[in-house]
Amino acid sequence: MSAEARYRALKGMKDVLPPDIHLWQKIETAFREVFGAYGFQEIRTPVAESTDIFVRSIGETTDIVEKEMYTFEDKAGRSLSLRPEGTASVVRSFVENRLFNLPSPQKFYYMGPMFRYERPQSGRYRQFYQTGVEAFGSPQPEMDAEVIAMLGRLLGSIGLPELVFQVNSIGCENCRPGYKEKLLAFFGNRLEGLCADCARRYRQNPLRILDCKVPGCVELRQGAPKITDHLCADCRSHFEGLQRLLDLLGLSYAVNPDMVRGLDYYTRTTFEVTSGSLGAQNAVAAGGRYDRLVREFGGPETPAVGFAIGMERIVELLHQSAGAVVPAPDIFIASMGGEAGKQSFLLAQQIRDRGLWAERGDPAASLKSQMRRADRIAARHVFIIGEEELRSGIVRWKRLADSSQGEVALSDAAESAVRLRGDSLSS
RNA sequence: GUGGGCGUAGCUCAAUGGUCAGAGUACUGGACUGUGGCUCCAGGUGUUGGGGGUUCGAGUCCCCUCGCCCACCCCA
Repeated sequence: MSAEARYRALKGMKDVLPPDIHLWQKIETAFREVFGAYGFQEIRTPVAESTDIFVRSIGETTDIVEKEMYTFEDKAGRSLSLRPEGTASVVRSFVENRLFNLPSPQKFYYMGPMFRYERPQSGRYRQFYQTGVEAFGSPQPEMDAEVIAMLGRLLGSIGLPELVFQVNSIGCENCRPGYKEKLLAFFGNRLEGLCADCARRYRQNPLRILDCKVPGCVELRQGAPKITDHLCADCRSHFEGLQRLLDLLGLSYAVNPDMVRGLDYYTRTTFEVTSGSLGAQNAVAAGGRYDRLVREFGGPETPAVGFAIGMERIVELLHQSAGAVVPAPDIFIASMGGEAGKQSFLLAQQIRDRGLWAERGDPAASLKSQMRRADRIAARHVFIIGEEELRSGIVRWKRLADSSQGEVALSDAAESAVRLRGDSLSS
């Protein structure tokens, strides 16, 4: 690379530049509107927390905590970590600020960067952005359904309707241990057939064997006990209730008993949205219920459910379906000579005072090159000020789309700019 | 952490081990002395990612290194 590129962004971290940034802003605006309709309010928490907050919530033996966190000591020797996900911080804040004293349920959303020290690949970054929600206080399946429905609305609001929703229930502290036993028993006498990774999973997190991609393991797990057949009565009725509500809303989804979550804190409902056109990292959004986490953080027994959307991944999907809308100036002012340049400078200010986007050409450059530049940046209209115009106190205008031209008084040019834009918007 | 692919102009890419590393595009100017797009003409740009080695000679072959990409793992 050239000599100027001595300083680079860190591995797995990217600049978001125009025109991409317009896509991001469009998504964020659409999302905020949907959040408003569902009564979710924004919450902003710090990007760093005490390390133990993440260890406690995500789970000591998860990959995230064991090897993917950006952990460091501050100058006082405290162990801090950059947040690898959003839920832990929001739960910490919920408890610390005693938000459980406010009317229940309390519903929050956040948008912001997360950090995981992983090997980057398509759709996976070390700093990545998540938009997530957390709804506290309701144990009812209605809240699960509401949150899932909102996720569908969010994705639909930006033109991504045709995605696959999968739901599952992974039970609770009453029924999951028993199921785990059955699973261990099932794979216990099939250990030789499992891949090396699954042999490890057998000891660390046997549920993970269920979504291994190795053909031999896929084969071998046929007939393995399904979590959905081993739920306790409460979990089963919750899960069935959720499905009835999703049906009521007309949402299409698939029950996938093999869908497992990577974080320890989930209970009962889990769900995931995937896309077929994203490569290996195909999860667009994922979430679930976590009824014990608030209690573990020292708050009162408070059921909760939430999800997070991977922003880079939906940006990628939107990229595939449509190009970004690049904003363009309303008026480009071309001028020739010193006095005309001065008038163009003043006129640009007057136009901007009216809320329009005005750009100026270089008065020392030829009109031709100024016109070319106006065309390149897709300006809708060009104002031309030269010697002739100054003498007669006028400004020529030209609409680039159809080459129509006219002239207006210099003193009225700023107001004319407003009218011209109105005309081109309505036509 | 493991495996594979790729690094040549701002961008997209050429160049059987052999002169001075090229083309398109973009940019600037001109043809059109004050009017964009289309066409034509002219102009500049490179530590061939970096370092070492083989060779009379390396963008090309070998080794090391850095970076990017993809996959595994894991996950949004």
